[in-house]
Amino acid sequence: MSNKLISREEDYSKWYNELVVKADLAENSGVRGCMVIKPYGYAIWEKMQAELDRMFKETGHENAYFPLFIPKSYFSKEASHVDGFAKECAVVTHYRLKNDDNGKVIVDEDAKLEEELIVRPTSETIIWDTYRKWIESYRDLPILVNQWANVVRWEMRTRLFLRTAEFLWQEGHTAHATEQEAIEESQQMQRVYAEFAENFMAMPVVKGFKSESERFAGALETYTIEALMQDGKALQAGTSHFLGQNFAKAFDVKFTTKEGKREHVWATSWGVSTRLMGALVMTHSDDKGLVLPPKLAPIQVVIVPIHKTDEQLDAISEKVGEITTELKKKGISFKFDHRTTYKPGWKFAEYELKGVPLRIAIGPRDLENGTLEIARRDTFEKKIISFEDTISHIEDTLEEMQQNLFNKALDFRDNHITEVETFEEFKEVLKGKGGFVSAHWDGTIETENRIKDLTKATIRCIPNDAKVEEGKCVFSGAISNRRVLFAKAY
RNA sequence: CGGGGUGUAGCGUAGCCCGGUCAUCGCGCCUCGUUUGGGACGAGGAGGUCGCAGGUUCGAAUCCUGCCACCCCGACCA
Repeated sequence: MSNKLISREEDYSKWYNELVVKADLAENSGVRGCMVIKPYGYAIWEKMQAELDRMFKETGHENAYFPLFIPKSYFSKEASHVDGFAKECAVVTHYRLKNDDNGKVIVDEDAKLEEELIVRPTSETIIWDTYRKWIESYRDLPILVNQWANVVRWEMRTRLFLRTAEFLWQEGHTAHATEQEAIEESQQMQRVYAEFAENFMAMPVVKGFKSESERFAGALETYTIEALMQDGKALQAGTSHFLGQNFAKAFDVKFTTKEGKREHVWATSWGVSTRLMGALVMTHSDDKGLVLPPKLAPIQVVIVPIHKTDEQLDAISEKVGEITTELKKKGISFKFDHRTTYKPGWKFAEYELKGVPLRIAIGPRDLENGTLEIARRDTFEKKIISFEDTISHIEDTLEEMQQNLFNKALDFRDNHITEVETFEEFKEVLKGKGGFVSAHWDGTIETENRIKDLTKATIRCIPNDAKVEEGKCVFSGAISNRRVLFAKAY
């Protein structure tokens, strides 16, 4: 089969163009690494949003919206948090422009802000400043709020989808009366993310938690879902943080307990971003273009008429009308591409590039035979189906494709988790087949950093389900009681 | 911000070393005709401040200087 996996990173970038384009915002501005999300790409994001939003609500969350601008002083309240973001913030210093003597537009120096505003890199600070006003009693808890928003991180280096200067995401911020409840919340959201990734995106993930050095700025524990891309690099696909009382203390958020005592609340935050779209591309796509799992495909079925004359097209359209009426009833999204400006072969290639799961071709020959041709994007298999069986075949095949894509990705992932005992093996695996390396680690930051310097691999996570077993650190030889996953990461 | 590289039509490029009918080719775009069950073919056509500014020269895409932008590699990161 020509359905070979993509093994080099460059191969992905050409498929990105179906979904987004780089935005050249302004000459000489140094602004780069923003993206324009095209309608087709945005449709995928909307599907992701809809499903995630449903899952959030099912677990008791509500949506809200907080300001884009955050006063600079808010950032000084939580020390480790500002450390984590200080170097990548866009800062608003003025609020007005004017024309200079030559008619050029310049910043009006008289309109300097008393206190600079930060374009949010994440909203913990402004949200916690707000929560202080919302929380007085244990009766006000928990607060389970999510925000759909854009954030800006002025990265030194950007990469389409994976690290753009501006990106869309959701950030959940919850407040709880007890430590236990907050921990359970952050773990629950990790499960929600994993379920979404696996059931919806057909992308298998490892659930785990981060080592101290990879932890979110200000978190006590960072839970993560880690996916493996086809080129053998790992991608952090979503994180959920247990923040302890750090933000409550920084923003002085206290509540009165049943017993009448004043205590700081416990916090979590969690988020996934448009990076997931990159993950989608890098998990499933092949040499012919995108491959979208049916549940996320904006168009699940494309119908291409094959005809010479207008009369033939009319006859085909009539039959197609019957089919699409049924598809509508079933909630299956479709597109009947009857443009005469493109030829069938061109359309076939085009929709393969776009990753449309199923393609129906129907021509005069089919009308005579009472059949049509259905081709699936994942296996390139083509079948001749009778009109009567069409709808049920589509339903079954879409379901099967969703499962098949997941299984294929899972096989790949499982074949790319390699247990090693020595550092020689460790380096060899990273150099050769890539993927996750499962190895013992002595738990020290020094070892972690040394390994990173020598191999560029980082600890992706300590899997939730890591078995307790006696072992020796692959680098230092010190005693270790469980394996962790290393990988080169995006 | 350090180290390397590149800038020629919407996209991808040749030419640069050795200045002079060199502005090349492919894709795409437009027109007409034949085509239409896997990205059609033929004929014709449109489209370029050769990144920008200086300099050398009779003459610069080509040589020199400065600037700008972008890409790759590092530090930072979802």
